[in-house]
Amino acid sequence: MRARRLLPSRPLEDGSAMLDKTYQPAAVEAHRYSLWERSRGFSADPDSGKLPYTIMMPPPNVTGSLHMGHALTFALQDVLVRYQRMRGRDVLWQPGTDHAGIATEIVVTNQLAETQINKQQLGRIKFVERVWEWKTRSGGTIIQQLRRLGASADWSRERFTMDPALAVAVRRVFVTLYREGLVYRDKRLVNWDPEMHTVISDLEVDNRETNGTLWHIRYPIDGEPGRYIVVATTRPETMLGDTGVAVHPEDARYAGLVGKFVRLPLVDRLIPIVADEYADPETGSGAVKITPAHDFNDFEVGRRHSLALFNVFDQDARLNDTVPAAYRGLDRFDARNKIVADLEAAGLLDKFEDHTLMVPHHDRSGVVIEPWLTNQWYCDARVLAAAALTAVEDKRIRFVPRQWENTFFDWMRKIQPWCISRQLWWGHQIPAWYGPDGGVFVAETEEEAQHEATAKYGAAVPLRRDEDVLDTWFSSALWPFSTLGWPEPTRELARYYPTDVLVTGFDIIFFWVARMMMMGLHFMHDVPFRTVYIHALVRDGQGQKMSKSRGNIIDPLELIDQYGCDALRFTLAALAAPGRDIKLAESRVEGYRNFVTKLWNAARYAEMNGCALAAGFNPTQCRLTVNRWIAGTVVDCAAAITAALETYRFDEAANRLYQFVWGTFCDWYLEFTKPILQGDDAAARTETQATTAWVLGRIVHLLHPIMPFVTEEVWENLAGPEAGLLMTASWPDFPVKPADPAASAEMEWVVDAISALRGLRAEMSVPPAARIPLLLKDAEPLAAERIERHQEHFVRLARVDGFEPATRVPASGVQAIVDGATLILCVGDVVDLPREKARLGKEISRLDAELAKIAIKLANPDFLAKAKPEVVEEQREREADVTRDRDRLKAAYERLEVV
RNA sequence: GGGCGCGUAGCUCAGCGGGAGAGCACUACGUUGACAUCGUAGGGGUCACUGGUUCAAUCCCAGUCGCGCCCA
Repeated sequence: MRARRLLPSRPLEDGSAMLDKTYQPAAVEAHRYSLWERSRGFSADPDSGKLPYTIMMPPPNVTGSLHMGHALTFALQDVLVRYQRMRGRDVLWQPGTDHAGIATEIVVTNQLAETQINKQQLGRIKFVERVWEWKTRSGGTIIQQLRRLGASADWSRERFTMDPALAVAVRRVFVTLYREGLVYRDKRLVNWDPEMHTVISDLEVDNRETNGTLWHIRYPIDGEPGRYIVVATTRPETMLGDTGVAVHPEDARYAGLVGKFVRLPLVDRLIPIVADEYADPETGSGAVKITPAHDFNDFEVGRRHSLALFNVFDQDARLNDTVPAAYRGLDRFDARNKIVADLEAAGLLDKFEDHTLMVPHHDRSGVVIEPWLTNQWYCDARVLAAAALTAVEDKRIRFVPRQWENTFFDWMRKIQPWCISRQLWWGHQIPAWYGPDGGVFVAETEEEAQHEATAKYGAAVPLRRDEDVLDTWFSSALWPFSTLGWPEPTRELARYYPTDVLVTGFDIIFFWVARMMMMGLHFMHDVPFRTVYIHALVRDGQGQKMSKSRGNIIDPLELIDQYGCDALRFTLAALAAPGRDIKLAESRVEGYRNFVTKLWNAARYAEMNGCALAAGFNPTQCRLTVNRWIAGTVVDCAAAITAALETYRFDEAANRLYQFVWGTFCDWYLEFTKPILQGDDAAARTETQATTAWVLGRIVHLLHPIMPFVTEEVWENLAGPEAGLLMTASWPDFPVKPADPAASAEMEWVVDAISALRGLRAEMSVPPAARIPLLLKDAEPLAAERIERHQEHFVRLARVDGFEPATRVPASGVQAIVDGATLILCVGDVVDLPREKARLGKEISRLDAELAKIAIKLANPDFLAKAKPEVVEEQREREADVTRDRDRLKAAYERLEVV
């Protein structure tokens, strides 16, 4: 390990260090991160007298690895957290992972499959041991990757949803809700994964558009030989479980049939024809078969008409023993083929046609979901949702951007019972025990359950524990308080709950955000967070969703390797405009890598010119206009960044910083001050050195939340190790504003004038190196003073060769109009007349057009009468300004006509 | 079918009632001792369309067209 090379600075002969010529992110980041972590600067400090600021990190799956979505969400959280730390808050960014029941069980089951063992052979206890082993060995990947991203979470408090302490919280919540009647067992139709043999929640169902077939089947009317009613279905195999046929009550075609029975083909069961609005007269034949035990809509129809429930599938989605012998044991898709063939043979297949339909798939396993009737544990989400709804309605919880509140309301108002049991082994096993007669005892421990059972039965009886585990989201819902020690009344709980903001994507609002609200309000009697910031989805440069199958995944770690962490973070922040997805093009990251380099080189330049922080430096005491000006712009910039971060406008903060650092500080201030730093005026030089260092210091403070690495590196070099870490430095705050409007106006004028002269030169094809004389005509006193004072800047940046007043325009002159003066560049003995006339002509017509628009407004009596006075005044001023400029240009043009 | 959002420079996007903006890309020129991962200058837009409100509309309202997402 060549440790020396990892350091960004190289030693000088005098023993001090000088910044390298280019910034090497890879060399800096690992080293810098470990210094931060060792400094304990990431840790919350409950003993500090500071105001706490808390963000619960949405725990990524323990099986996960860092993708671009993670990079975005955690980068934004880190920006907030670093900003608040600098603002003097006691920051707790609570990290951890969740146990991801199904995902993890799939991973370990697949590993087992390679050794030819299945779960059942291994047994529950050994299997769970295997999962823990796996978790210890490879479960922490994403946590390590988060460090590469610069995440400043309090790792000393890392939690896992299966930690023993969190398990206590889970059991306490389950038992409490059970005793309150908010957790109960029920037999309902569920989404069943027939391969994994577990129920999943509605939210885990991925409805995929699929090309299928709509089969039209004739169901013979009972007692009317030769008469049929045709039903249309995409799932003919479920007909074995039909217990009714529905038609629309106003469908005249079938009015006479309601109340009659059909004889179900292949099964020979009599089932009724009922009238129900669920039947859509427009779809298929208008008559629909009803299979209440295998379709959610049919379940409702069946309940309305008291139709029987006929479960025809087993847990593998094979036909069970309730169906005719010929079909028993058939897989659902094989059964479909056989049934269609048999119906056709019987002459009962009316027709079939191509049809696109939505087929439910398990979003994790990809298996086609089977609606199936089982006993499960449910949570009464409707009751719990009420408090969460009120909290948002009352603005105790605020969504940013606001529009997500609608999405939240829509879902919460039609919320269904939450199925919380899962037929898995990896997870929190449900604390419920069954007696010999099936009586259930729900308790936090087996002893307690046993105690209750003994009391009930009058004697000790053997109890059997419920084999199911809880939905992973059940434990995640407790995260904002279980991680803080609940149910113990810890000081962390008192201090850090409610948390300040939750940062996440919209796809997680229902899974997690809503459920944290329900549980937090129920058990903590307060909201879990005051603000929910919802960020966008990261897409590729073409706007496509990133996915493995599309092959358009951009790996954040690769981008970090290539461009550095700061560049990636800055890119994500700059693109994080509210309410819009992020189209991430690599060229953007490259561009912001260049920005990092720019900052680095500015710091290097400052160092080379002896710009060091001066003790007791006070920007309001600056004497030089240029320094007074830059100090004012820093203050404005800081205020803008603060405002942007306070309102979650990461994009505004990033863009404003970019503009300031590159467009103002580097492009103008550093150029303006070069002559001073190299000049003989010691006082001016000293002041400018101190100001440059001060501004650079403010810049790295303001940039630090977004670009932590390079700024920390620059800060160390600028302030020295004794100054302490930038990470824990104070956010720039300016109680006394050094803003100086006169200095700003003056320097902005100089910038405009130099820009105008540069434009002239380029347009007249003056060789870049040529120094040419500048004349000043029609100058108002202020303009003359300014150009006198800043002569050096004009010489250097516009490459003019001195200046002098003039009353006439020489033949060699071309002109530019600035506020309060006409600038004349003597470009040569012979000015290219046609070219200069064309240039002036174009400019004149542009101003004329503008003037015409203003004139129309000012000639409009309604405008004068109804517009705000200051607007009218503004237009009058514009008219005067533009007219003056136009007239001067016109005079110049006419002079050329004469020549 | 219901809901949400989006159509602004070649691309990615800010702006959102009174002067069309940024970054990238493009073009020309440039080795001035911080930086070629750079500098200077430049070209490029009936702000999707049609109506309405207003003294004034890219901005507000309605409709149309196109695109995306969520829910049925």
